[in-house]
Amino acid sequence: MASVATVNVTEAPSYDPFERGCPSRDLLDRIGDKWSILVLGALGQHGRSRFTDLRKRLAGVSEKMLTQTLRALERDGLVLRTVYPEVPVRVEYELTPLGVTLRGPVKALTEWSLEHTTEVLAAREEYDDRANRGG
Amino acid sequence: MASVATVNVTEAPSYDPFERGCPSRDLLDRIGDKWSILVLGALGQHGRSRFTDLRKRLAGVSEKMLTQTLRALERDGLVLRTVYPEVPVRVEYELTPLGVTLRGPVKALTEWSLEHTTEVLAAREEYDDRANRGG
DNA sequence: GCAGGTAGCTCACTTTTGGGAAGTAGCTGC
DNA sequence: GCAGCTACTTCCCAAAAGTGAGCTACCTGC
Repeated sequence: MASVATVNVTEAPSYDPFERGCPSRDLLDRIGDKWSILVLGALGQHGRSRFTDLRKRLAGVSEKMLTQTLRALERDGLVLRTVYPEVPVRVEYELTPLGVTLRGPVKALTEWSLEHTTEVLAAREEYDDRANRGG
Repeated sequence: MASVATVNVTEAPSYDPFERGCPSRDLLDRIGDKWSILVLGALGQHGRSRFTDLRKRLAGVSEKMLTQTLRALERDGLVLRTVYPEVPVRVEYELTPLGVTLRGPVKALTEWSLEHTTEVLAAREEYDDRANRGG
């Protein structure tokens, strides 16, 4: 096996998130993750940041989750991790050029949820009301 | 009903997804959900669809997950569910006007993942390689 | 009177996820 | 020579999510 004779990577192979097992679906799932979106958002807004700063900014995230999320984003080439071997070690995270291309979509999603939270909350109340009175 | 005396919905209260327990964070999480994004995408592309059509289109989704996702989206006012009490009952789902406003953000995210899957896959390989050779 | 077709719901079970606490490493200042 | 700092990593356990099969309801056609 292996013997990949003619590799042509100029055009992306046709991925389809609606197909099971498609890597684009995995990717979509990964970046749609709760903490990933917030990390991406925070790094998009504030630029390079240290671990503890991110931790403070994403109120409620556990160390474990933050590390895990950052690792995954680094592995996916979206976040660059730089270690400064100083006295107490310093680590900084920032978006890679690829990560920067995600800023737009993530911002759009975040802003949408900000703008429409009220409406959604109202819709939920109405739905629950209707359910309760047996509508 | 409900005697809503002075409702002023012009300005949204200040929500912040970076705060724990903020409804906008919940909402972000909800719409960032794997199946939610795909359902929203499918309904955005094809318009009103029946349950079984959606099931076929979202390859690999289980009935339970699809029902659950559709219910959540309906509750949030993003999807409209219409039941036609015909011979074998027919149910159709479509985006509400609020759901339509989400089309843009969801499309942006989906297209981003389509366009950048190759790069991310490459980044992953590189990362894993480096890890394996103890980089 | 029973299979067939739609759109679910329910239940038992497995897998995954996430929290919290404790441990690690390397140097520093007292 | 030991606490203290940062940035993790590891472990255990509880909770949540997801799977698959079987059940419901209603009418139809044979």
